[in-house]
Parts: sequence; C-alpha cells; structure tokens
Amino acid sequence: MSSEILDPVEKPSESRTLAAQTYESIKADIIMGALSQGSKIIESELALKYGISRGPLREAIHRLEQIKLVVRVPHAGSRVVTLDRKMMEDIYTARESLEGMAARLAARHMPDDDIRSLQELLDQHEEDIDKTEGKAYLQNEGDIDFHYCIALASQNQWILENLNGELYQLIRMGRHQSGQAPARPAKALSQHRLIAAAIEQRDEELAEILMRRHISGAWKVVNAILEENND
Amino acid sequence: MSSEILDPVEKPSESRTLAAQTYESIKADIIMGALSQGSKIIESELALKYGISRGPLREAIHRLEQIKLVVRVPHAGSRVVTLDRKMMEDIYTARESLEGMAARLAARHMPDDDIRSLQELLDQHEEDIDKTEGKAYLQNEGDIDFHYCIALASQNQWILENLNGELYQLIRMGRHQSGQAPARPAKALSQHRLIAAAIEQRDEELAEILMRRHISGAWKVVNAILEENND
DNA sequence: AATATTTATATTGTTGACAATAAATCCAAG
DNA sequence: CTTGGATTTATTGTCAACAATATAAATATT
Repeated sequence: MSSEILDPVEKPSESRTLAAQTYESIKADIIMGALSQGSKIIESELALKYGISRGPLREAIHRLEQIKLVVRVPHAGSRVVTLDRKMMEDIYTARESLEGMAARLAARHMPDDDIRSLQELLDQHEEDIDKTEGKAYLQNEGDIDFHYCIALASQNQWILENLNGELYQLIRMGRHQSGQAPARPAKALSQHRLIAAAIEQRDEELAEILMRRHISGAWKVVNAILEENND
Repeated sequence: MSSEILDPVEKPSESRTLAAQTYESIKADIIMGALSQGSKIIESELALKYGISRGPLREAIHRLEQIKLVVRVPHAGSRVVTLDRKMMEDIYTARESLEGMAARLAARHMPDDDIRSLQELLDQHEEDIDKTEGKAYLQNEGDIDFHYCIALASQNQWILENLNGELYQLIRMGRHQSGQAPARPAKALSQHRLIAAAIEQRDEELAEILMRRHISGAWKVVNAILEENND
C-alpha cells in the first residue's frame, strides 16, 4: 500500500486523451499552488501554455469545475476557487459524515487480510514519524493514505469517489496554501490505531464514532490556524 | 415552499448557453426514461435531435457524466447509466450519511421561521395524502420537497449540492424505472413530523438518528422491490 | 469450419475559424 | 472632476471540418 495508490489510474500519458492529461496537469498546478487561488483562468492563455487547443482545455476546466477546484460563471469566465473558512468548514463537515460512514462500512466489509495490511501501514507510519521527525509533508501523505484505505474498504463506490476525487483534493489544496499546516502526527497515529482496532473487532458503531471524532478534531486545529492567519 | 424550488435556477432558456439548456433536456429525458438505461449515446445523433452542434452537446454529456447519469469510456463512447441494486445501495447509504448530518446541522442552524414553514409544508402533505390517496407521484415529489428543505437548512453548500444535484436525481431515476415504487406516504409523513419536531427542539443527536432511520427504512422497501423484480 | 488478420466503417477526439457576450475604454455632458 | 452612455476590445460560446481510434465486417489462413 504505497503512496502511489492515491492516483489510481496513472496510465502512460500517451494513451489518454489530451483533455484528461491536461486535467491532471492543471489539477496538480492548482493543488500545489502554481495557479494561485482566485486567479483568473483565460482559456486561450492556458491552451497555449499546455500546448493544446481550446476544445480539450475547455473539457478539462469543466471537470475541474465539477470537483470544485474551479468556479465558472457563464460568459464571464473561470477562476481558481478561493478556499475561505466557511467552505473549509463545509468540506470538513461533509468529510466527517461520509468518512464516519466509510469507517462503519469498513468494519462490516473489510477482509481480515486487508485489516492486517492496514495495521502494517500504521507500523510504517510510526517508523516514519520517529525517523523524519518534523517533516510534515510525508506525515500528511501518510495520513491521506490511511483515510484512503478506509474509503476503499467501505466498498461504497459513491463514497470512495467523492472522498478521493473531491474532498481530499480540496483538503490537500488547503494544506498547501496555509503552509503544510496540520502535523501533530503522533496524536493522529494513535487515533488511527484506535479506529483500526475497532474495525478489527467489527465494531461498526465505535469505528464510526472514532472516525468522526478524529476528523472533527482535525478541523478544530485547521480552523484555529485559519482564524489566526486572516479573516 | 412550492415544488418548483427543486429546480433552483430556472432562467428563461434563452439566456442560458446551449450546453446548459441541452444538459437540462437530456437530464430530464434520462430521469423520466425517454432515454432508457444502458442505451448508447451517439454524439452526432443527439446533436441532431437537439438541434445543436457536437461542441455544446459534448459539454452537456460531460456534465451528465459527473452526476453519474452517464457512463463514458474514452474513445469508446457513452451510455445512460444502468442502476443496478449495488449502485442503489451505495447511493442510499451515502444519502443516509449526508442527510443525517444535514438534519443535525438543520437542528443547529435553521431559523425558527423556517421551521414553522417546514411544519406547514408537512400539514400540506397531510392534506394531499387525504385528497389524492393512491396517487404516488405527488407524494414522492412532496417527499423530495421535505428532504430538500432539510438539505437547504443545513447551510452546508457541499452537502446541499451533492444531495440535490446528484443523489436525488439518481433516486428519482430509480423510482421512474421501477414504476413509481415507494409510496407508503402516511408512514413517511409521521417520520417527517418526528424529524421536524427534533429540529424544533434543537436536538441535533435525535434529528440525525431519526433521519438515518427514515432513510435506511426507505432503502429496505426499495431493496425488496428491486430484489423481487429481477436480479 | 474456425480462427487470425486485414480492411472498412462508424464514432470519438481535436482543431481553428467565426459569432455572441461581457468587460474595459473612451468620450461627452453635467 | 464625475458620471452616463457609446464604442472598442478581450474572452467565451458555437460551429463544421479533419484526425485518431475502436468496433464491425470481410478476407485469408490453418
């Protein structure tokens, strides 16, 4: 269960359509901040930049609009989304709801072997924390790894797609903007272990409750950072 | 709070783009069954049918793909989605999670005036049930009205958009396919009243639990119908 | 006759030009 | 100066032709 699992279909960029390739490129540029929040997106400009025509670029932008990385108003144009506090709150609340349910479903459906793998993943994270103390980036990716495993184990396609395809992207973008914020890796790890244990014991109720607490706690930290930064 | 609230932005179709108009048309055709499940979508054919060129039609199809009414495979084409039992289960589960949270948030945020309006809406539904006994269609739309009000009252944009824009559409489509199935309007109404009461009392926990029970109960009914029909 | 290979056809992907709209600029009147 | 309205410009929306790909049909080979 490596970190690459996060980009599920990474076909050689040759075989995919231009629209799909460009979609991935722009998405990465937005998440990593190369395209900054609120900046205007001019189709002809970007088409030139990515070396394609406006057709496929348009398709890419529409897809980005659907996952809420881009805001578009007819005839007026598109901008990179601006992540304000309220939007982040909405996202974390939706995530708490869906991921709580995912944890419940994981406790119901996850095969024993996969639960063992999940716990090995947490062992790996523990090592990483000891070794690379302070380097928040890896911890964050590790954190997403764990949550992705739960979403996958829910075996609920809708929940998986919405968490992985939309909510996690927005949360990543938020992190990159407010300077790799979260961290507190040790506390997160211990909570992850409790959740995994609940799943192992097939305790659906507990798994859901613990996951919801975990995420609502994460939100409180993020919220504090957002409030002191600005707004 | 009339039924029209369900299509929030109904600008005169003149002012909108062709892509947007066509998107609405095709969406309606799919939901009402004019385009049947699993049928192939040929761009040039539909473009002719709706009297536009392939460009905007393509945009409409991409948007339909995003709300999962259409399944597309690159270079091969698109088909109207096929709602199998597993997919419906996933949808109802996601809905249970999100709408449970919406009920919780409604109990927290909904203004007193709106709660009164909500209860008047339920009075209206009661009259409708007495009058039009048996006519399931109105009851179903009424049911969606109630749930839409809750989603709106959550004041969570992400949850609102995903319930209203995606999940409700799929559920409507499912209903039209399996012949206006659900009904049981009296039982649904009494549950709606309990939920509204919990919201009125600002009991978040109860509102969430009642909503989840309500939806999981609805799923059991739908599931039974699906299993006897086929599969 | 069955299977593999090639050819043909239908359908999607991509492009550049054109039309329609909205934002920006400029000018005139107060 | 400021403000209101016309004019220009930049940008998006739409179209029709072309290229690339996958499915279907036809042919050849065992």
